[in-house]
Amino acid sequence: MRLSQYPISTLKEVPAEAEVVSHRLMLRAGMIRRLAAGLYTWMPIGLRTLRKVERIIREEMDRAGALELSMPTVQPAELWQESGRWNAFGPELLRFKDRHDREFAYGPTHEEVITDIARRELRSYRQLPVNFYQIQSKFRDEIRPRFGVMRAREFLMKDAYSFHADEASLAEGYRAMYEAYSRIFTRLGLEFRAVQADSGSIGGSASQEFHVLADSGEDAIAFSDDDDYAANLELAAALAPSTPRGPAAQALAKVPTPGARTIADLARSLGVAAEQCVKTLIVDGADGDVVALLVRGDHELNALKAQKLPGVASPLRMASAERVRATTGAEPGSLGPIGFRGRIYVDHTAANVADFVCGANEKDQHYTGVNWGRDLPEPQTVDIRNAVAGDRSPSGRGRLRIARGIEVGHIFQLGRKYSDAMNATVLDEQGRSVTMFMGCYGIGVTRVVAAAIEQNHDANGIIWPESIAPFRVALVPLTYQKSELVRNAADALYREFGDAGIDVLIDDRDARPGVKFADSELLGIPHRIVIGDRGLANGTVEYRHRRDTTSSDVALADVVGHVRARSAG
RNA sequence: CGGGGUAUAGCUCAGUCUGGUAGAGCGUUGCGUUUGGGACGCAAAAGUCGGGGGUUCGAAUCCCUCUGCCCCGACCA
Repeated sequence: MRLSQYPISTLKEVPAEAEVVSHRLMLRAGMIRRLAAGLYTWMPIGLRTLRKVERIIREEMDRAGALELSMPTVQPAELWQESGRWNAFGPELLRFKDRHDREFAYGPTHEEVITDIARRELRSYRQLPVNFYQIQSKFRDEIRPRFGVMRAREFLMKDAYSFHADEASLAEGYRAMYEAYSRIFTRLGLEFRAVQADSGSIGGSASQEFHVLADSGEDAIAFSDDDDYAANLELAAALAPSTPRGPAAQALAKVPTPGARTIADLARSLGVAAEQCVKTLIVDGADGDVVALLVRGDHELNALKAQKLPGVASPLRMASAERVRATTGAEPGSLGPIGFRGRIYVDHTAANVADFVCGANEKDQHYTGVNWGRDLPEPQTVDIRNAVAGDRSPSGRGRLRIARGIEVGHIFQLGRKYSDAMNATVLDEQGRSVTMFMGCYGIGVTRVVAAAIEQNHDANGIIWPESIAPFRVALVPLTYQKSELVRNAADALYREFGDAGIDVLIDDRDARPGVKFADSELLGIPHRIVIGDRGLANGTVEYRHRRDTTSSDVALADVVGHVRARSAG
């Protein structure tokens, strides 16, 4: 492509709306333009990368035996009513009516539509297993779209759905998708990790997320430093301490703690470590009562774990200040288990502390030297905290580390959730009608592009993985308009790369070198070749990989071979 | 949804407090000089000051209202 005929609009200044680096760079490089909150146009240069991501996904899905189809984005309400999600999905589902006053939704996902297809088309177990996929726009009316295409409302998704005669076949299909996903993200040049996950609103049993590791990620993941255990932090088990609790050494004492509202305040004013404190959180119970949840002062409550406990309301809700006052007689900030009337759950680690500090259920008063089994009954211990770095891995090997991740893929074993609700059956060998088992598998295609940038950039711009760069080679002739020597050499190289099937962009603009260098770096093109009179006098041009810090001279005749060699390495 | 912020040229912003009829840089167009890291000079085009209402001789500026956009949001007990 000739840059003189391929207008790009790179920006020196960062548009005010952009917060994260991928969003800033995508705007600056002219890849995307915003239409409205969470809605983006993909400009030509951005679309080239998006299409390359799609192509890799398509090739690997096809290789795994999945069949591509295309379903409508607009879906009738009746299907959603049948599955029960018309009411369950909430305001994320964009609903509207047609001219006949019939209700529709813009698809946020396609379980209903594909299950409808499956129940009409699939009659026999002999047609199974089968896996259908599509790459298509989805719309989710996010509460707060942000970070550009990372959390947009309209986005491109690859969604696949598999159908099986039995559970064993589902497990096998799921494994095949796991492998396909691993190949896809490897080919995309991303550093990723598959982690155990909660199945959330989609439902089902086994589920894993694929995360691109990046500090800006919205999710926290926990993984072992000694084996392949990895889980979303909300799911990662926090094990009980392996050492027994120490003996009680202090006497119980009530101390004034004026103004201390947080554990940090408390630890500071009493001169103790946060680990020596136990914090009491009062949440709504399932039966209109309240429940006390205790975790160690330096730990965080895990809502997902807590809301699964018997007697705790789901989703988890903190009790209102008025209810806290009514049940404990104290202000938030001075709550504790001593004298609390009601159900108490204590995290394993909090139950392991001797001589701890906790609220006294009296304004500005705390207890010190509290001991389980002496000042309080031995508690009912549970896992209700987030795992932290250094915890023993639930796999039994190694210690946990915590990293940030961007969820780019998610695979589920749905089981019969949708096929049951929508009566999707086939006949088995005995001629009996059996409900199909389903799996579903998604990749956020547009999010992958942003995630790739989050993971691959520097102060000058994007550094594309070779496989998804909009162009692989940038030719930068320094005086294309003035020097015939430079122009002929550049044009010859341009043809040579084209003939070799390597995407090449030639910067034939009448611009100063600095402008061309800056643009090629901002755009993140992996291989840059600078063609100038100086080198041509010796029959050479300058080669520089986007990750290099210096250039090297390469003989004109060896340029394509040199790029090929660097691509492989 | 709650809280905070913001809205002025294509982009980034100043001007608002203290009312007097709109500016800068970048970008764009033209001409000239430049040409190995976002050049320089001259000239030019470009704004319903988010919308509506009000106060006033006069409103980007003060008041009311609506809207868009951005950010933050139970771990506090």
